[in-house]
Amino acid sequence: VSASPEIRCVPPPGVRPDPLDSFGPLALTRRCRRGQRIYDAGDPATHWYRLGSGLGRKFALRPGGRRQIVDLLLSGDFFGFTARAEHPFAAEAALEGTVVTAWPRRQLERLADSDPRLGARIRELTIESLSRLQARALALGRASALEKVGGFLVEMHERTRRGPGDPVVLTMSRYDIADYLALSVETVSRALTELRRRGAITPSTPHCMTILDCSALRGFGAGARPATR
Amino acid sequence: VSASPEIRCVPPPGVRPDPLDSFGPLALTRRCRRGQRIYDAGDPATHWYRLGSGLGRKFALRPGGRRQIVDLLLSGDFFGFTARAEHPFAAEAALEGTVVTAWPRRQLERLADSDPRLGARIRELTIESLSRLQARALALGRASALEKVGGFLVEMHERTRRGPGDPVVLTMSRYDIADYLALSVETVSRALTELRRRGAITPSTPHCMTILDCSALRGFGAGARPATR
DNA sequence: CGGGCTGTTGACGAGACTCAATAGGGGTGG
DNA sequence: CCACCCCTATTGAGTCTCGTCAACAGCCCG
Repeated sequence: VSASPEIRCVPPPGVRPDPLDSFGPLALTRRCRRGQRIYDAGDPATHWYRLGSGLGRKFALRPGGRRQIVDLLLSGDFFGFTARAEHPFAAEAALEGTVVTAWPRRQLERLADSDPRLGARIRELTIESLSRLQARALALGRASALEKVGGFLVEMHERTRRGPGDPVVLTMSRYDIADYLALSVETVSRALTELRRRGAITPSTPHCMTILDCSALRGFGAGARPATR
Repeated sequence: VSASPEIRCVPPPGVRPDPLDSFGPLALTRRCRRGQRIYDAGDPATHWYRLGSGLGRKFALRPGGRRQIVDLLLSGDFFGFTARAEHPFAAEAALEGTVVTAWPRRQLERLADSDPRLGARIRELTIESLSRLQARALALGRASALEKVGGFLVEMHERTRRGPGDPVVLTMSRYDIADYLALSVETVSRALTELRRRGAITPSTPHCMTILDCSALRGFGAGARPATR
C-alpha cells in the first residue's frame, strides 16, 4: 500500500452506507493519480479494497506484451479478494483522482468471525464480484466484435445505474475498452461507428452516447446458428 | 431439486474432508445421468452445490442458439452461488453418473452466522470460484485458438491434480471444449492436431494425451505484439 | 506553438468460422 | 449376437471477420 496522500475514516460520497463503514478506523482511503498502481501482480494480498469514485482496472500482461483487463472497477465495486497469499493480477487507477479505500484483510477476517453481519456482508461482496466475472465470461465469449461492443455499452449503462433514456458515459479510453473485450482498438472504433450507422446509438462526444435500441445492442452479430451440442 | 435416486449423508469419495461435511444431515447427494439438469437458468437459487465426481457444466444459451459454457465443474468444485434470488445460468451433468451434493442455502447461511468456521469456509469457497473465473477471463481473452486450446490442456492438467508426467484426461467432448473456449469444434480439433504436429503433446486416445512441452502450450500464438496504449 | 496521446478510417492479409464429407465407436434394438 | 444408426472426431475448401500496418485529425499539455 504505497501511495500518496492518505485520509482516514472518510466514507466515500455517493456510495450507499455499508456495514464495512463501521470499521472506519481500520480503513485507509487514498486518492490516486491516473495509472497509479493500487497493487501489483505478485504483491502479498494484505488488503481488500473498494473503489469510491473514478475508475480502476484489474489486468494481466500477456507474454506478448499485450494487456488483458480482467475487470473494470466502478464506484462501489469491491476487489482484491484472492484465495492465495499473493495477488494474481495488478490493479491500478484508470482516471486521475480515483478514490480507493483499503481494509486490512487479516483483521477484517478476524472481525468477521465474531460479527456475523460483517461475515455475511463479505460473502455477499465476493458473490457480487463472482456474478460480475460470470457475466464477463459471457461477454468475452461473444462471437462478433459488434456484439461485444454493444454488450459492453449496455453493461456500462447498467453498472453506472443511469435511467433508460440517459446517455452512457464512458470514462475509459478506447484502449481500455479494447483490452477489456480482447479486441484491437481499431475494431472497437469501427464497431462503434457501425452501431452509430445502424442507428443503435447516437454519440454526442466520443465518451458519451445515447442508447437508442438496447435490445439490438445485445443481439447484434448473433446470427442464428444451430446449437453445437 | 427434481432428480432421480436420492442418497442422504453420503460423503463423496476422493474429496478431502470439509467443514461442510459436518452438516451432512442438511446435504442431499444424488447421482445424475449425462445431460441431466442440476438447475435451470431462472430457477430459484435455493441451494449450493458441490460436484463429487464426474463432470458438470454451467452454461448459458445465446440468442443465436449457441451455447457458452461459463464454467466446467470438476470433482470438489462448489457452484451455484449467486447474489440474486435466481440462478442466472443453468448447470447440468456432462457425464453419466456424475455425483452432486446440495445444501439448502438459507439454512447454511443461518448456520454460518453462528459458526465462524463455516462462514470462513464459505467465503473461501466463493473466493476460489472467483479465482477460477478470473483465470477464465484471461483464457477467453487469449488471441489465437492454439493458445486457447494449449492453455486449456494445462488448466485441465492442473485442476485434475495429476503429476507433471501424467497424461491429461479429457472427460468432456470436443463440443464442450469448443463452447468453453468460444471456438468452433473444427477449430478445436485442428488446434489439437497442430499441437501434436509441433510436438507439444502426444495423444494416446482422443480423450487422453501427454503434455510434452508445457511452457510451449502456454505461450503458443503469443506473437510478440507491442503493448496497446 | 509543438509534441505526444487519443480516436477514426482505409487497405491488406492471416486466422477462424461455415459448409461438407468421411471414418470410427458405442449403444440400442431386432 | 449382430447390425444399424447416431454421435463424435477429424480433415478439406471457401468465405468473412478481425488484426495489423498506415495515415490523419483533434486535443490537451507542456
